Amino acid sequence: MFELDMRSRQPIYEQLVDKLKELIISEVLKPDEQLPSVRTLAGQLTINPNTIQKAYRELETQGYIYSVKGKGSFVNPISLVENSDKLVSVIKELKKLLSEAMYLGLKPAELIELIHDLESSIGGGKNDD
Amino acid sequence: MFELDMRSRQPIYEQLVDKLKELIISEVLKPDEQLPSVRTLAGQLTINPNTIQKAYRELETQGYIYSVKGKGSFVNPISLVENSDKLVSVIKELKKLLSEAMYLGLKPAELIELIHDLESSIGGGKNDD
DNA sequence: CTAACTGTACTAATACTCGCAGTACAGTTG
DNA sequence: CAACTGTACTGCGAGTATTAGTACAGTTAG
Repeated sequence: MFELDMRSRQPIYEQLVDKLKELIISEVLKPDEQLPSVRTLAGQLTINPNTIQKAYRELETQGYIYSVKGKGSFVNPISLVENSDKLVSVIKELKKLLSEAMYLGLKPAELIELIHDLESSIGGGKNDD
Repeated sequence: MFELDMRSRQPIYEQLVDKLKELIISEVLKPDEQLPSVRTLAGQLTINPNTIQKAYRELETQGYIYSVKGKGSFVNPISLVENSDKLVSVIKELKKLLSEAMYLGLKPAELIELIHDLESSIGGGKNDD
C-alpha cells in the first residue's frame, strides 16, 4: 500500500499519518471507504499493529477518519468544515510559513500559481457550495 | 524581551527561534543590529545560556543571523535570496499546508486576502528588485 | 597584558519519544 | 461460539532531545 522509510528520523506512525492524509485529501481513499485493519496493515508492512493503531488514532483525532469497534476504520465523509478549530490553527501555521516564504523571496505571483495548481488537483471532484 | 512558556511541549530554544525569526522578518530587529549576548538574554529569561546559544546556532544555520566570536550575534542583512534551498523546502511545506487548508474549506479568495495582508506588513519597507 | 565581555565546544544527567511485544478487553458479524 | 474488528494497558530497549555545567577561544577597553 505504501512505502515506509525505516531509517528516516520521521517516526513510522507519522509517515503513515502523512501518507494516509494525502490519500484522503486527494480522494484516492473515498469517503466512508474502509481502511485496512490495524492487524492486516501491520502484517503487510511488517510492523507492529500498535504502530498502525497510533497512526489511526492520530488521524481520528484530527478528524480524517472514524473508527468503530468491531467494524473497522473508515474515511470520514463529513469531517472538515465542522473542525473550524483546525482550520484556524492551520491558517495560523500558513501565515507563519507564508511570511517566511515571502521573506525568502517568494513572489505573490508565484504564490498564486501554487494555489491554482492545488485548486485544479483538489477541487477537481469536489462540491461547490 | 519575550515571554516563554516553560510548560509548553515546544522546546524553549525552538520558541526562541520562532520569536526571533518573527522579529527579524518583521524588521523589528534591523539588519546588522546586535542581538543580546547569550548570557545577557539567558539572565533576563532565567534560563541556561546554552539554550540561547542553541537557538542562535539554529538561526545562524538558517541564515537569519551571523555570529562572531568575541563580538556578538547580529541580524543577517544579506541572507535570504541566497538560500534558495530553503525557499524550496519552505514551499514544499507550504504546498502541503495549503492543500490541507483548502481541503478544510479555505476559499482561494480568503487565501488571497491573507497574502495581501502579509504583503503590506512585510513588503512595506523592502527592496523592489 | 589583564579584565570583562563576546561566542563556542564538550560532557553529562535527565526526560522523553518511538517502536515493539504481549496481553486483555470489547463490539460486530456469521 | 468463532473470527474478525478496534482499543487499552503494561513494560522494555534504544535512541534522541533538552537543558545544565564547565571550560575554552576571540575581541575590546584599560
